[in-house]
Amino acid sequence: MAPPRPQRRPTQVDIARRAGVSQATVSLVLSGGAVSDQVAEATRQAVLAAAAELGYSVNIAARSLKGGRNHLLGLYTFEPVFPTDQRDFYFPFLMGVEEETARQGYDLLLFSSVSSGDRAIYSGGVNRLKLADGCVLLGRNVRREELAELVREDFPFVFIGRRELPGAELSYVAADYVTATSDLVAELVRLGHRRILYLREPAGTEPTRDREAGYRQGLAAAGIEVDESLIHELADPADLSPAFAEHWTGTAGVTAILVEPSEDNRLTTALDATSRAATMRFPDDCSIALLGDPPSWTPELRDWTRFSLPRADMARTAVQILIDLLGAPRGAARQVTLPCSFVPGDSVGPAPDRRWPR
Amino acid sequence: MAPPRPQRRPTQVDIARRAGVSQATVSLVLSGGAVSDQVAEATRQAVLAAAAELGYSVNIAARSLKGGRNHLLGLYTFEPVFPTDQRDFYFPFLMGVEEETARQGYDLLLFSSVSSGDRAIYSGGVNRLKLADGCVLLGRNVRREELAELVREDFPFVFIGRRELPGAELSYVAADYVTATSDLVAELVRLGHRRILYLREPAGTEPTRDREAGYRQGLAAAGIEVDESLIHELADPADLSPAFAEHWTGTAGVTAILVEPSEDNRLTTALDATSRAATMRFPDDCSIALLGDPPSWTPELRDWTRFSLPRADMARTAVQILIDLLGAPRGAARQVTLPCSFVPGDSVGPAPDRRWPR
DNA sequence: TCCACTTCTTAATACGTATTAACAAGGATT
DNA sequence: AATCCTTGTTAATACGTATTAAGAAGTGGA
Repeated sequence: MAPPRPQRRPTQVDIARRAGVSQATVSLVLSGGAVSDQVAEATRQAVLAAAAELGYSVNIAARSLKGGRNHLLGLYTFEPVFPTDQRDFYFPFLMGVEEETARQGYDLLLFSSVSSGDRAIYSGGVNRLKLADGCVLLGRNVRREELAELVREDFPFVFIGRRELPGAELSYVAADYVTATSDLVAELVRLGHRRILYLREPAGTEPTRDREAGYRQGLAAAGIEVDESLIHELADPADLSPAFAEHWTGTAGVTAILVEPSEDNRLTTALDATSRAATMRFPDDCSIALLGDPPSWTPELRDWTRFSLPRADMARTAVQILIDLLGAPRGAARQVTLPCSFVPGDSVGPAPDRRWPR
Repeated sequence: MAPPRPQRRPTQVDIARRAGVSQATVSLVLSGGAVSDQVAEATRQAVLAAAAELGYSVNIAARSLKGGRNHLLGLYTFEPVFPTDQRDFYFPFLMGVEEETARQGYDLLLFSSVSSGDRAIYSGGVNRLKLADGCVLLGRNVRREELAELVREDFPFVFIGRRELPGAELSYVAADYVTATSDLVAELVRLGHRRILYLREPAGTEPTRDREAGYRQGLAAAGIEVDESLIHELADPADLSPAFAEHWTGTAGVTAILVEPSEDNRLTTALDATSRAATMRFPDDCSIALLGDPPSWTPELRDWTRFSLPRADMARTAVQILIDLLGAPRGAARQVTLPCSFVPGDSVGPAPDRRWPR
């Protein structure tokens, strides 16, 4: 009858006993460090044999306890990830992070647990993120106080998306909204548009501010003075109706519209409805382009002209930076900006008055 | 000027020093075990305050070395998650796991790191999963030896999908392929089909075996004897051409085909091509149904009749079971089977000879 | 006054590994 | 014969936490 299998996994002590050496020797042989070759060949063989017989495997917890690092990276999102609404928004980021994390030989810790109704980083005054060696942050509704606290603690983290914090240097990987928007403006100008309406989100977050900067920069490059009345805050994207567009093309002489996609489907729904209406046709009566990706989870009726964020790239880069940061001196911060890609689409055309130039 | 923060992460000893108590008391307060409420309220507050000030967070390695719980659940997939190919296959599982994990107040550890080219659980003999309290497993190319080792170690895990291991009881959450396939057969019989071709995957994994069982069960329930020649192994799903279908409808009198979707897009590509061909029309000349979800990442030309796995449900249930298991005695195993849902689609119709019954 | 009892806190220890300093045993050099 | 290397091995310790048994301080009863 076979001896009852040991309840406990074999440890280096077990091997040592069996091979007639000390635990220290076993460790030297098995972890094969720099000092490993000072072990006599006969001893080494005995240890390896004993290890094989017992089916030894190192205890990862003990090892990382000794070393201080867990070989874990965290991913924290300020909003829940799982609602289907957000699925297509978060997925590329998630995949990018997981891919690069794996490539770098780390495991990924998804911080998702809900503590007392919210998803705070600091729950009970304790920083949950610290389970990981460092953390990638993601999300729109950032809680600045928590960010500030993270900085104060000098915890290594990288934000996906540009984030500013007064009095602190944050590390982030951002999309170049400024250039992308500016280029889009240049393209419209090239097509003869002069009066371009910019529909801005009311909340002045970094991405919105960047887009506005790009808008101004694009016009400036084309030598067009900014008409402040053409920068309009659109509280509810659903307001973007045919009547709304007609108002601007009529009284204000607008020939093109730039609009920021909302995080929900309100904008694309409104656009789809608008483009189905007969009174106003895109791009014939008016060109329209999106300053970013629309949430793609709704079947799209048409291929909107827009620019697209390099999400997977941003995510991968964030992980790389984070790993750099782990080895960097305290307080170091790095910022990277990646270019967006232009998606021609079918909602932009020549300005109406130039359509038949000859 | 603020004093330079210590390089080292604060430990319970640091908190103890600051709060004027012992490390043991700190542990009692922070880990909040059963004995936690015997700590005086004043002491508790002092400890919590000190912990907050120092930015304490538990050292996961130390805790799991000690044998305590980390409030971490793991998710291990036998294939990499990130290739876009698999995206729609894995996503619902991933989301379900993350949702339920969060709801239960756990964090989720994604085991993704690649060590020496493969994604082994035991890499270099190390069981990486052990950092988590328990683990949800997922994937097709299961490495049985590793599963066996996990069982031997008595590590709590739940498989998504039915898995068998000789000589061991595994915990899993499976889709009821048997009933779903049987019901599909019954539906075909109801529509007058008598000779139903079953295209089986060559590899005899559990899902395939279950589908075959359902096929036989459905026919038996209808009082139809199984013609073994109608159970055909389809090595390459791309072989499913119009000529192939015609062969069966012609010489073998087949009026309906059941086929297992492949994990890649070969099958749906072949089907799309076939349904575009003029020589053979579905469901007019022959009905066809899929025994599961096709990978949906390819734009589908039509809505295939099929059944669909309750993926998110399976994932959530797996997490629940896993948490049960954490409190259960060693060796306990639980199996749950969830029903699939029927998707009518448009590729199944009455058997040809009954189409105009009067 | 002494003892029993409750309430709170802590000393001590175990977990498994990696590392350092020390040590033993020869062999070679003075 | 004393000293100094060299080579191989080990004792001791640190890492940070959870847990248990024991101790201290206080309360109440006889």
